[in-house]
Amino acid sequence: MNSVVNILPRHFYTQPTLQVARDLLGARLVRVLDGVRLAGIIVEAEAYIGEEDQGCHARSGRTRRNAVMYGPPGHAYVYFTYGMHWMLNAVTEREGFPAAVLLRAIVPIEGVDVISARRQGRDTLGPAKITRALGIDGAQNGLDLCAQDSGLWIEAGEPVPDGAVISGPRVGLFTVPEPWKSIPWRFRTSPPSPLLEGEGGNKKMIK
DNA sequence: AGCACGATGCTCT
DNA sequence: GAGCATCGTGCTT
Repeated sequence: MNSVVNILPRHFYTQPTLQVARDLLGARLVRVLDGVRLAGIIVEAEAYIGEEDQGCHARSGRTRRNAVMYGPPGHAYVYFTYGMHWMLNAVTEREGFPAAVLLRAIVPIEGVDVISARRQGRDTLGPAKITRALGIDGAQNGLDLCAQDSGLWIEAGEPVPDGAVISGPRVGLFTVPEPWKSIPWRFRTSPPSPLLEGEGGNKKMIK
């Protein structure tokens, strides 16, 4: 099995951000760390779309922090928040239009021992938990997710049927005005998803 | 099982 | 100087 052919291509990320966010469910986030391949199935993601979106970092226009979102699609937008957490996004849509998908949760499937150790046995359901588990920080900001040499990319996985997708409001937008605060741009796989079978027998795969 | 809160530092006004 | 696209702990039901 040649992993190269499975890397999601640039044109995947040029699609509307909502479609990218939804279709990233079931895809495989891959990180090569110290020569070891770590991977997890994406089970939760959120869309942030343009300067109009008052929940999006681009709501006040381009700044040094959010510049990558204005760049070409298929790149990693990694930013720091809450004094200690790194967040990983995939930039979407055309160059010049600021939009991205925040990756919020994965279920580990490769390098599970390493991931578990990096998480001290805790789960990987949460945006900062992903970056901690996979060794992602500001050094990866701007990386090309369509290139293999970046050590960070996303591969096609088992598609998740519509019946297994739940949508709802994005998380943590406390001071964001409506309709942005409640607009259902968060997507996750529903707990009974066949994707999650056989993974350690955990009772609760989604918080 | 569900809050409440402290940690901790970068970014932008 | 305020505000974070959060997490883990600890305390309360």
